[in-house]
Amino acid sequence: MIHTGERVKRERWKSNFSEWFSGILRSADIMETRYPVKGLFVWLPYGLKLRNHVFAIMRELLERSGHQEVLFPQLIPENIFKKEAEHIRGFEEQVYWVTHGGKDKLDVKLALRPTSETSIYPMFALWIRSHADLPIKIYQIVNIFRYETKMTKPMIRLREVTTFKEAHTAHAKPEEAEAQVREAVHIYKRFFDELGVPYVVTKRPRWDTFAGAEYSLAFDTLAPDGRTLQIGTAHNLGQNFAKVYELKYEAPNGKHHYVYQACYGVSERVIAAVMMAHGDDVGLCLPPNVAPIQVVIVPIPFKGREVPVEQIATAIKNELAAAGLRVHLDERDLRPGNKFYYWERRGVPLRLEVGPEDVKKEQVTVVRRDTGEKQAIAKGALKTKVKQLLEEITGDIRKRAWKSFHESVKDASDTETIKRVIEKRGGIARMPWCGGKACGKALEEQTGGDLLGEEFDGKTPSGACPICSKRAKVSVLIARTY
RNA sequence: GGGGUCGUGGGGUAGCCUGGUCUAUCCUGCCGGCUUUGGGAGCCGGUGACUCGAGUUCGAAUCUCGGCGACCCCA
Repeated sequence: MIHTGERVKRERWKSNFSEWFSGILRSADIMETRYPVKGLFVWLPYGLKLRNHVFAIMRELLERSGHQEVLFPQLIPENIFKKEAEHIRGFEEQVYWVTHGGKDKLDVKLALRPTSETSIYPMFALWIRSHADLPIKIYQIVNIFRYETKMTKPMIRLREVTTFKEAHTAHAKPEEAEAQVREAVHIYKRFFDELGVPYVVTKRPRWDTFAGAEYSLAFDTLAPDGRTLQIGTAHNLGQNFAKVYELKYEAPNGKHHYVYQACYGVSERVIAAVMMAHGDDVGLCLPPNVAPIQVVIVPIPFKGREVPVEQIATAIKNELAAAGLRVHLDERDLRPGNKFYYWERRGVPLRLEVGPEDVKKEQVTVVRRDTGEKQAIAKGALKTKVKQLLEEITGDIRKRAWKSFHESVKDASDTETIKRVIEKRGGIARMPWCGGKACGKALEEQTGGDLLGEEFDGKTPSGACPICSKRAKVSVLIARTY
């Protein structure tokens, strides 16, 4: 219980994550999950605010690094969509098609974009003339459709991903595309760090590379149930799409060359990652920078003394709002204890209580959502202290999330150990690997896990591949995945 | 891809096997009133449901088939 000043337990959060997650979506007013079409869900006002704050951080990071926002149509004509053969092989099972306009059958079917390479790159062909047009760095935040046949889950496996940030770039030189992938990784690290969401970066094995890419890097975080969740990807596309969509530029010497490309994406899965990273059995604990409400004020009125309490609460609200904080005064006619649980479920990082005792002593009682710690603060110091506490919470929940993440990544040198690591409530196993596909597949089969890929910028391991016993080339990460 | 379980007010459920006073139980939520307010108070009143379609039957929440949806296991 929070009122004892102790941290809230994380038993249900861990042992029954699925139930915890769907329960909290409703009880914290994040999403309505009863929309009558499989895999489609409704963002509620509070959840949407959270989503918007999260993606505002992404926008800021992209704009600061020279990306420009665009907005492309959602429909892609079949003939253009199907140009890149490998890309299509990767997606055709998952595409929704628009086949009719009213009662008329369309001459050319229209795909509801499952991702936007094939709608964006034909336009690149029109825009790219000379080397001076390069690089192009654009992004959009849009919905995409994928016909998922497996079990769907809000935010995690959707038929309509409502929130998909995809960036697409074109460059003159291969090393520029390579550098762009690195920049994407850098941006995503900053992004997830801002949210306190821990991650590993891996280079996906060749058989799990994005359809049409040279190679794919991916960010994975860990759900409380020990399974990994892919929360970001960055692909080096080389010239694969450039050759299909005729993306050529004229070099200073008058020669024409295909461009080199990168693309990288993050979806609303990141919201699930934020929720799970900092949640507990009571509910959410949102990072202050994305919390729709950063500070909630709960007045504690006593009969006959309501007036001063309410006046002071309102004054505090105005003071904090003027200081740029998202603050809410809960004036509902409910008992305080009820309100405490209500706002804790919704993850509001700081709660202020103003009661008769506080009025008498010219103080405010402040309670941290993450630790339950309760303290009295002199009214004069409130603004400064609140800001300071919010920063402390940001840092502390990030550290705490990383700590539990690190505890879940374990070294292994044989398949039995891997199995133990990734089994129930497990985590991620780190393994030496020869890099061969046959061994990779065998590892997956023998352990029941999925190969995330080789650690990006990881050290060369000293051990041997557990399957073929050859000297390992890379460290590979294995886990059960979402 | 294969197999299984399930669907009752806003949420969680009882009832179903053995069809009939089911006018559908309880908890919670929500609305109104009284009262209370430093960790989910209490009392009174109110609101609100058998997933959809077809079938069997005198009669279906209950039995059969199908759709839609949810969840679980295996590959």
